[in-house]
Parts: sequence; C-alpha cells; structure tokens
Amino acid sequence: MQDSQTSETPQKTIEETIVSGILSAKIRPGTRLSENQLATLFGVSRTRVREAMMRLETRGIVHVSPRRGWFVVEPSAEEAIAVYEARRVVEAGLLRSMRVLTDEGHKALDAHLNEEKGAMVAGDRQRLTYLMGDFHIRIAELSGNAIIVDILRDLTARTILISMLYQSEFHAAQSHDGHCRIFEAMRAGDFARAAELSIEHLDEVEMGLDLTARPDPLSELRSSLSLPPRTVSPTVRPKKPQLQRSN
Amino acid sequence: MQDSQTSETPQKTIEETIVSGILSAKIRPGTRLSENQLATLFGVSRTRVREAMMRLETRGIVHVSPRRGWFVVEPSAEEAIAVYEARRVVEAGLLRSMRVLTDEGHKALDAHLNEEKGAMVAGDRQRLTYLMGDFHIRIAELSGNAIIVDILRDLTARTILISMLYQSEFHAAQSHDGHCRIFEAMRAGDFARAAELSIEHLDEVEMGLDLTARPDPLSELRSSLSLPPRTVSPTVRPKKPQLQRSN
DNA sequence: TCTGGCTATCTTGCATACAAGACAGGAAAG
DNA sequence: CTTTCCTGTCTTGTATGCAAGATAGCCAGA
Repeated sequence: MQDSQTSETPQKTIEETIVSGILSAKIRPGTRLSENQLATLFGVSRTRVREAMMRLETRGIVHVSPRRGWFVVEPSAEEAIAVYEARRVVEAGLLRSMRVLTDEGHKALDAHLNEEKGAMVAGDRQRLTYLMGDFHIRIAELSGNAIIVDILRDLTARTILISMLYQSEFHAAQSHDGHCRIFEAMRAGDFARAAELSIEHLDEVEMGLDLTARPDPLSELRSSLSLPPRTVSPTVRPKKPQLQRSN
Repeated sequence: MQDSQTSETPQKTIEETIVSGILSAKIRPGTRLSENQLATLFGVSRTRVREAMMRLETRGIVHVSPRRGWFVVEPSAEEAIAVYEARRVVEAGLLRSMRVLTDEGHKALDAHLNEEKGAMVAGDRQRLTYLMGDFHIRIAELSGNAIIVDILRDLTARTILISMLYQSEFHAAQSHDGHCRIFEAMRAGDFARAAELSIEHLDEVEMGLDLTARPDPLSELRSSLSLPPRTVSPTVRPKKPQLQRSN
C-alpha cells in the first residue's frame, strides 16, 4: 500500500504518492515540493511533475508561490474551520442518506476499528493518524459513490494537514470512541443518529485544535537558520537539509 | 458575466471559460476540446491549455482519450446516478447545517427566483438551464464556505451535462416550484424541512431523466457522416463543421 | 463492388530550452 | 559594525520541438 516511488512511473504516481504521504502524516504542511527534485526522484521531466502539481492544486492540497515554489498547503484558521464545516456537511449528509449497513460494510468497519485499537495499543502515531482519517473514507466507500469518496479523501488530507498545524496533542482514544459510537448507531440502523454523532465527533476534534497558533509564522526565520521546522516529537529530523519550508 | 475569451489571458481564463460555458449549457457533452484550437483561440501555447485541461480533468468535467483528444465528459447512467446522489448528500447536509437565513441571503435567493421566473416567461432555455443550476450554488454561497461552493459548482456542471444527455424535456416550472418550496422552508427557519425538500427536488429531476438513452451511442457514426450531434431543438447547428465529437 | 492495407495527417505525450523573477551571499561604501 | 547594492544561483512560467499513436482517405487487388 506504500510501495510507490519506485523507478516506474505508471502515470499519476506522483500525485497519489504525495496524497498518501499526507494521509499517513509523512509529509508536513509547508513542505516544499521542488519540481526538479520530484522530477529526478521519479525519473521524469518537470512537465509531468507540473501536471501532478496542477492537479493537486485544484484538489486544494498544494499551492504555488509564483517563481518561488510549490508547497503543501498550510490552511489558515479560517480555512481549517471551513474544512471541518464541509466535512460535517458531507459526512452527516452521507450517513443520513444511508438506509442499510450491508454485511460487507459491517465487516469492513469492524476490521477498521480493530486496526485502530491495535495501533493505539502499539502507540504508532503515524499509523493512527492515517487510520483516524481513513475511517471516514471507509464510510464513504460503503456508499459505493466514487464522487463522495474523492471529496472526502481530499478533505481528509486537508484535515490531517490542519491537525499537524494546530493540534498540540493527539486525542486518539477520544476519536476512536467517536468512531465506535458512529458504528454502533449504524449497526442499529439509526443513521440519523449516526449523522448527529459524526457531527459531534467532528466538533470534538475541531474543538481540540488550537487555532490561535498561527501556521508556523517563524518558518522563514527557521529555515534561514537551518533549524528543523516544528519539531513535533523526539523524532529528530535534522539528518539532512531536507526539502522543507513554507512561504 | 460572459465577456470572457477576449484576447487577454489573465491566468486561468481557459478553465473558467469552459466551466461557465457548460454551466450555461453552451457546451455540450462530448464536445471535443482541441489543444491547438484552444491555444490559438486564447493566444497562448499548448502548455497552458494542457494545464487547464488537467485541472478540468481532476474536476471531473473533461476527460482525455489517449492520443485522440480531450472531450467534455459524457456521464454514463451510473455516473449520472452518482452525481445526483452526491448532490443530495451535500445539499441536504448543507441545508441541515444552516441555522439562520440572513437578510442578504433572503434577498439573494428572492432575486434569483425572480430571475428564474423572468427567464421562464421569456422562454430563454439556455438561461433557464443556467439559473436552475445556479440556484443551488447560491444556497452554497450563503454558507460562506468556498469549499462547498466549489464542490457544488462542479457537481452542477456535471448535472447540466447529464441533463443535456438524458433529459428529453425541460420541466422548468417543476424545478422552479421546487426551488420556491425550499426557499419557503428556509424563510420559515425549518432547515430540516428544506433539506428534505431539496432531496425530493433532486429526486424529481433525476426521475425526469431517461437513463436508458445511451449517451449518444451513434456519435462516431454521426460525426463521420458530418451530421449535427443530437439535434435537441429547432436550433440548427450545422452551420460550420464545428468542433464536436465524442469518443 | 467490396475488402484490405498503406500513407499522410492530426492528435496528444513528453522533454527540453530559454526567460523572468526571487533570493542569498558577498563586496563595497558609509 | 551596519547598510546597501549587485551579482550569481535557483526557482517556476511558457513556448517549442519531436516522437508515438490514432485516424481517415486513398489505392490496389480480388
């Protein structure tokens, strides 16, 4: 599931590699995405890298600072609020539109929640971040509607970027509980209740953000001093002067 | 509002010109979009046209047939159903999330509904198509959430393409009534009711489609015979062998 | 008349070249 | 020591060139 970035370039590998890197919290907001570096990394010319960047830009995942570079978006506080609002709208609307929980759906969600629990026990924070976002995508997949899945995947990617910017501590247990409650309501066939629970769940997560913390306002200074950007955990990153910066 | 396509190219004019052309039903599904023609039309090189096409492709509005060309999408019956389902999810979720109808919102919707009525009286079908789709975008704008507006704009564009493919007759009055009822519920502050009405409204429109009609299955034959594609009304179009075709 | 294949042309796919702007680092002036 | 300016370097923006594939039309053969 993450064996990408090999030498082959089947078409839109660049785009999906970056998205999945964000979904699994391996790529931080503000990360610089150099056309040249990605080109050599994927063994293609800048042309195709640019195409991927354009696509990612229309998906709201990347933005370009003219003649300066491409960067993974750093959502502002207002944008963060809008993302959560959009997610409440879409997810609650989706759950309300559901009528039955199929057996396969039941199994898929159950398996997912078990994975969440396992990751919590193992304390694998990156995997937890991925799973916490993926739960909502899984629900969308139950509808069989590719459009909704795509919408929610992009919103989830942005959500993860937001949490990396504004979330000081990771309330994994709380989120997991929220997911379980939603699952319970779905199992009971009470999708209106599930919708309300999903709104509450997203509200909880949103409330856990510290939106007063500006999105790395010192990034320029930091980069000019060659300091690691936003050291978030003992996981040191100053190994190489990696591509990192914000505008 | 439609003074685009002049000689100037302020950046993403190509993309927006095509989208607004679809929203106002001036561009039919299956329309061929030649990179060269667009390039000369906008006075740029193919590079920028391609960028616009890439963006439109990720928005689900255009697709490419390898080495054959770019075409405005012709949604299949399954895709059409998915689009309507996504719209029900998003619009109902949106209305349910609303709490108040501001004065400006009231005025905007009221003005819009009057425009609808005017276009119905005038019998301006293209304008009607535009207005019927725009109503839903207007509602999204009330939320002030740009993300939701973008989502609904793209879904509306696809909806219009779908209606051009599968809608034999145009029940403008019925749609207008649906809009009025939604507006009434909003005015009354009953947003849950407005959400239900919007679902009913979309159901009605979807039921008005003839999804058994395949999306122009004879297009290849038709084009090779140089016949006008899908003559939809007395508005003849065989003036010049315009760029028209499907895959 | 019909069928098969060849070629000319048109399409996109992709790489590359060059231009323009932004930035960093250093030198020179105060 | 501080400030200013300049220049080299690195970034994206855009155009262009070439290649590969698809298509249409024609021509030859049955």
